Amino acid sequence: MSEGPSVPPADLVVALFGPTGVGKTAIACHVAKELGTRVVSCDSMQLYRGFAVLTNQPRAQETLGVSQELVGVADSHVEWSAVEYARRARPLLEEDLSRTGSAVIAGGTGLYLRTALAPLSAPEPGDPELRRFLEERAVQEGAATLHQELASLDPEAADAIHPGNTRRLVRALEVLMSAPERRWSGRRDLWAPDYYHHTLLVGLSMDRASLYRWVEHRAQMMFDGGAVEEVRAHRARAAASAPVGGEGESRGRRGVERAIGYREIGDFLDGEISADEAVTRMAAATRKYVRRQDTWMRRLQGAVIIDTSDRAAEESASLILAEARRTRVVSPADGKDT
RNA sequence: GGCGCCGUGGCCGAGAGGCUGAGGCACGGGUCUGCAAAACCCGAUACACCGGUUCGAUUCCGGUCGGCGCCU
Repeated sequence: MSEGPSVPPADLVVALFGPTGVGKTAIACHVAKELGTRVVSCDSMQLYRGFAVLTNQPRAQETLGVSQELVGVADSHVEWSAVEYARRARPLLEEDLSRTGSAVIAGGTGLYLRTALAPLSAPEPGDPELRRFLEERAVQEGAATLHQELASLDPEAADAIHPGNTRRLVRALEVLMSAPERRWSGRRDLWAPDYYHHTLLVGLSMDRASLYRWVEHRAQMMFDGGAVEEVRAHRARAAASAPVGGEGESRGRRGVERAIGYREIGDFLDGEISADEAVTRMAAATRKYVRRQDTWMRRLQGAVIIDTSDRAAEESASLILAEARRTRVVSPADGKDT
């Protein structure tokens, strides 16, 4: 635990990942406060303005005065992406590093975290019309046709993408068709432990039972605490800006409309399901989400896992800070100690 | 007390004498390269109990227990 005190501290990014409910926000704030820096949020839904409750954005009382970046900054009708997120997040992290020598990023969106911390070969999006065309074909001709087509362009890619996964098929074809010289397959850098900066990756975990208890509670709190109003307001805005009436449903859900609870609350507002049913479904969807996040966390290379089950936020934070101090004395060059 | 109906895995719910033991939800695992709180894939657990008929029963017959309905 105690290290040579005279070694100059190296710049360090502390990255916190974990399922909803483990207490990422509180812990991140403690860590950031201690390091004299701010928290860059890494959450694909908390990005959106006007959904503080639905997306469970950090409340003022829990931030300890630490400023939260990339929370509530996006218009709810704009659709973000991992790469877009990285474009915004990276400069913030760099600013913090050069100003304080540390940066803290925390959130539950695995892919976003990855793009913010490490280079990823993510091709530019293809022509939106091409995408629409492909999506339409998937409906008309079936995904199997697209899969066969992909197989002829890039067999390895076809092999890696399940024939039932229309979304990925469309994406792969979209890239290949707009830049035939490149391959979709062959990239192996998603999980590679290569980072832009010296990075301490922390995975926060908690036993499922506690997490699920919290999830249920949260669903009810959300529903009663204003999420219904947020959805109602957003729908009203969307309806007002829609070109023609009565066709809002056909364009599909995007951006914040994909947040857990948006659909359920919408169904409730339409009188299709009861309030209780809405809350039940929200909780179920959140539990699934927690499982997926756990899966992602298990894949993380070299992450330090901290179990927050029986720990106060301060305690978890100090464990992380201790780890950070330990890490710092190792130079970025040989920072691969696992 | 009598008559009728029912009893399928955590829940809902099909089904048939032996064949992959429908499906949905929930749960668990996994994939993941500009939509990721998304999209997709995979999985375990059953036929209330006891006898009988049969080459073979979860499916047919009898009884027990349990539930529901009706009747005296």
